[in-house]
Amino acid sequence: MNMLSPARLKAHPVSIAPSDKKRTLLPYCVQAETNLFRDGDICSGLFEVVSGVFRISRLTRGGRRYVIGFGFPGDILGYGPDRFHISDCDAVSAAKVIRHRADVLYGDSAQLQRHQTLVKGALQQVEAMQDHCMMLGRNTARDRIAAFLSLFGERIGTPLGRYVEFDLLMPRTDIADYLGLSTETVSRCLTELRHDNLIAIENVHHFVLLQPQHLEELAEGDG
Amino acid sequence: MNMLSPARLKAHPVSIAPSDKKRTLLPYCVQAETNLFRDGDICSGLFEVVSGVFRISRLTRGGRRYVIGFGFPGDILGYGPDRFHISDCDAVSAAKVIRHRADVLYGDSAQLQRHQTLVKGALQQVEAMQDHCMMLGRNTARDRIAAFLSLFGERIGTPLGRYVEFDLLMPRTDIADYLGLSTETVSRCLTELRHDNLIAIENVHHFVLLQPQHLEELAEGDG
DNA sequence: CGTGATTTTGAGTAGCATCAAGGCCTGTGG
DNA sequence: CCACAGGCCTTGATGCTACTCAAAATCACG
Repeated sequence: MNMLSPARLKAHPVSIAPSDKKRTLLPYCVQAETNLFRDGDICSGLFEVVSGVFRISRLTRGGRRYVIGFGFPGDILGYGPDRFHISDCDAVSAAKVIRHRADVLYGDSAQLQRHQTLVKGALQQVEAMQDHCMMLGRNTARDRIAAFLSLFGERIGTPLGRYVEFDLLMPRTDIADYLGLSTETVSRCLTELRHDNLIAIENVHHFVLLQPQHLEELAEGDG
Repeated sequence: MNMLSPARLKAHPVSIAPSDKKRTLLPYCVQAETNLFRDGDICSGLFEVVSGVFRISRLTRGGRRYVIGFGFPGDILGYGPDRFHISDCDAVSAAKVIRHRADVLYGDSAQLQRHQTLVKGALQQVEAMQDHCMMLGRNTARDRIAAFLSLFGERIGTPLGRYVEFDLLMPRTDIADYLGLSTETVSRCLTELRHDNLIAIENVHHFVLLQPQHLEELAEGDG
């Protein structure tokens, strides 16, 4: 499932020029679908998300895609085990990022302590991945969708009375590839949650969490 | 499933004294089932595995256990997003570890560059978690078992002609909790692989990989 | 040798993937 | 402005995988 279709590949209009010498710490804009880095690229920088949402994915040898995670404002993306990236990263929507030099992680730079933030980002990512694995290991499709919606509610949602709302500017395929489900199951679970009055969906991409707390509980899986 | 039974809790005979002031970089021994750290503990150190195997796990609120990963010789364990551990870690068998001071990750210590190794360990862990997630997301039970066996073959196996053998000193529950399967399914897949002459099992805990390469291929899942 | 834990095997079932249409939004051209 | 085409999303029917419940077999230990 989810083999790479030509349609899927239309994506990358602009790749960020990695030769940007000045180590600007000013945020700069990227448009939707921009590719921040790809699997195999030299890791020339880490990216701190200022606004927007990024999708981090990897491909299996068979061409199957897996969405490892998402990058939200405040997150730092681009950690690889060595000097090379091991995943692809592109913007789900228009976004702003700050580029940090990565060699503080790998090199001998004496200014490492100035960049404690970057190390911390790596540790946070470890935690995020652990959470993700726990979810994949044991939860039902419904619980996973609830977890996904809770995540986005927390990270990019805006309060609306006791509700939370947000725009999800990505196809259902991304959700499926992130949760390890098929798009059909994603769709089915969403309508199920809608019928249970836990969420409302307008325009296919605009979500309202009607009972955020209840969703959180579902996301826990058991407990 | 896998609720904590009293039997499960017999485990922790000795907890490592975290007040060991001298920052010895000499390896020291721990016996089987020793607890290196627990969820919520202050992160006083990182542990470099010299020999043996460690199990890193987390509990859900409902008391369900999830095995996040394993620590093999060469691995560095104990990364948390902040100054506290977020997982439990205990020795599967007797083992040796080196303790590293963790404050180089969190504090302002100027000697951070001396400890580039530790940062690198965190990045490797990110990669390991990504691999694990990909496996959990998309593979069948059989493929997961193959991946598990391949992992242990690579990390603690000894060559035996064209075979690879190793002792797996952990209950089936650990495998199940790591792969997101039930113990019954683990058992079934193992006998299936045995009947297909991909592995041989003696004494329940001694494994021989008869076709390591074939197992690797299965582990890839697709592709 | 007996007891309790772990592992294996079996039968039945629930949940999700797969295959296959059908509906909805978007953009394009007449 | 309307008709049409191509994605994307949703819904339906079916089958398979792995979980659950249950019991037998093996192992560990006293």
